[in-house]
Amino acid sequence: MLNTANLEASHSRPQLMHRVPGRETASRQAVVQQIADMLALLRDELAPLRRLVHAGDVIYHAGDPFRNLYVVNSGFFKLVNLIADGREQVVGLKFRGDWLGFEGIAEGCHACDAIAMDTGEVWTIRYESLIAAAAKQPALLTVLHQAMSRQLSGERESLTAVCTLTADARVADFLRHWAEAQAERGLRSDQIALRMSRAEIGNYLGITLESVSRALSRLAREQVISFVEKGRRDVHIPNVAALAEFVQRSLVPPSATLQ
Amino acid sequence: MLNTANLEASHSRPQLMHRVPGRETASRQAVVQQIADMLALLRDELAPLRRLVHAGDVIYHAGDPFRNLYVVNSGFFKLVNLIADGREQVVGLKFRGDWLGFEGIAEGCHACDAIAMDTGEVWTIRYESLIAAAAKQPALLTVLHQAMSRQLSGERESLTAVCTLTADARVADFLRHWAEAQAERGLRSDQIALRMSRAEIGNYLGITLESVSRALSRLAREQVISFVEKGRRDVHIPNVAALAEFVQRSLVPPSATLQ
DNA sequence: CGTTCGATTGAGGAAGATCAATTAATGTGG
DNA sequence: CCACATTAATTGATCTTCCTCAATCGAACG
Repeated sequence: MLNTANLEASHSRPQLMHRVPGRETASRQAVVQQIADMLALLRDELAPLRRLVHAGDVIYHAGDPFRNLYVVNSGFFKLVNLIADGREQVVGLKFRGDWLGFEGIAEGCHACDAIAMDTGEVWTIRYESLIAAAAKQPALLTVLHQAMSRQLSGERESLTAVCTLTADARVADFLRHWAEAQAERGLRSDQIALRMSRAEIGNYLGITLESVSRALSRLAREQVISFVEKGRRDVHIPNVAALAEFVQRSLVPPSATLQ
Repeated sequence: MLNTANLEASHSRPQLMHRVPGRETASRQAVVQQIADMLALLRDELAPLRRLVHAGDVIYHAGDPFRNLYVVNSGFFKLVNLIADGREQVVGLKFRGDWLGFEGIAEGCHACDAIAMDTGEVWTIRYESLIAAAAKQPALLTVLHQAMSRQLSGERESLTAVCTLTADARVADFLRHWAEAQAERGLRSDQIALRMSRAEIGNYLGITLESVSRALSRLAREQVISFVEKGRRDVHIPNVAALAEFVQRSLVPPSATLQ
């Protein structure tokens, strides 16, 4: 099993956010709107270059000089960290409304590859122009900082997941996140087209492709997911909450079920 | 062993940055200066509230409304992510020049605890004031964005380490990072006072406290580190490069040593 | 000086990596 | 459109790593 994060037993605290189903839907609509508003703002204030991309297209490479940030309008993208010694790691997946390229600001060159995983559209935003425009339109700064902040939180959640969840739970959590991401963007969350190989998913989650495959098979066997038609790329998720339950179940080392 | 990040064998590329020892020292001095300049800028432009803290002091809690950012002047701090279901995860360690609180910007409240691990000083910076002051002094915006960017990169490196390194290598890499962090801040890098329990280190690295202990014992046995005096809290690092070598060695699954 | 907490070390077991074989999907040229 | 070649996914068997449990040791503190 995993290390169960027992820093201090006394440190535990009641749950932070107690989500009410109704509110969830409400806030989700708000998020959809928020993304649309942000994109409208960027379009109006900066008239960014719009670029159509296809699976495999490179937005930028590690080592490229930093000049632009990019915002996803449609499609989805992976960020791949490259370490000098040959290790490579998918460190993020980005959807509509997400920004690409923040890592480049500090060092003046990009630290990872950004690659399209599907047909889509990215907007190119010159960093200098953005800062200049923000002087007159402070809302630009707000959306920029929110996006950076959100990305930081997301990265930390990933780290927490990798450190505290079993392989099965990670896969379940991954699917849950993906479904949530789609819902927050106004897309259907009951069905997702992964368009990633098992190897890529495994790399992202820090497990092998075989473990991903086994986890998916187990989830299907337990009716938490099912595969759409022939081919096991598209996943049907009848009930997102069931995925969260599965994660919880994998978390508790049997027993403690009653009591 | 771990999953060895073989997304595509053909994808491998020659090492990105080829560090020359001389330049390393030069750029390190530059980093020291950079941090000092940033702190001077913040002091001059914002006259931040300076707060002395001791081990255990809380800078902010998860759930607290977001209003301020904090900059570490001295000491060091941990960031602890709290998940509703009881999992908790050390997601970052912050030293002089690092900022705390970025995660709060997006949602309007902090998403983790920030806790002092030693005596030190943090500067409180009201986010609103910072943005206002940045209108007249653009350098403030630059340092803010660089700090956020750097933090994002760091988070991704952590994720990569957790996903690709063995338990022993993670501990070695952790020590190496710490030593580097001290060097970049003008402190001695041949000796580090952890002031973290094995449990905390393990939590941060996604392994158990026993694995941390065993890894440290192994590193000591192989002369890569040694313990200072009685007590195994302070670690002596005769040669930082040896730590990097140890990480590399753990990376390659035997064989391939020659050829 | 005993108590307590943290660290170390050992033994056993479980999760997951590795190796290998099979099957399914995809692509290619005839 | 089909036979073949190629690549991705699944599943099983084995082995390694690391987690779990437990005992011991050391340091710190009242």
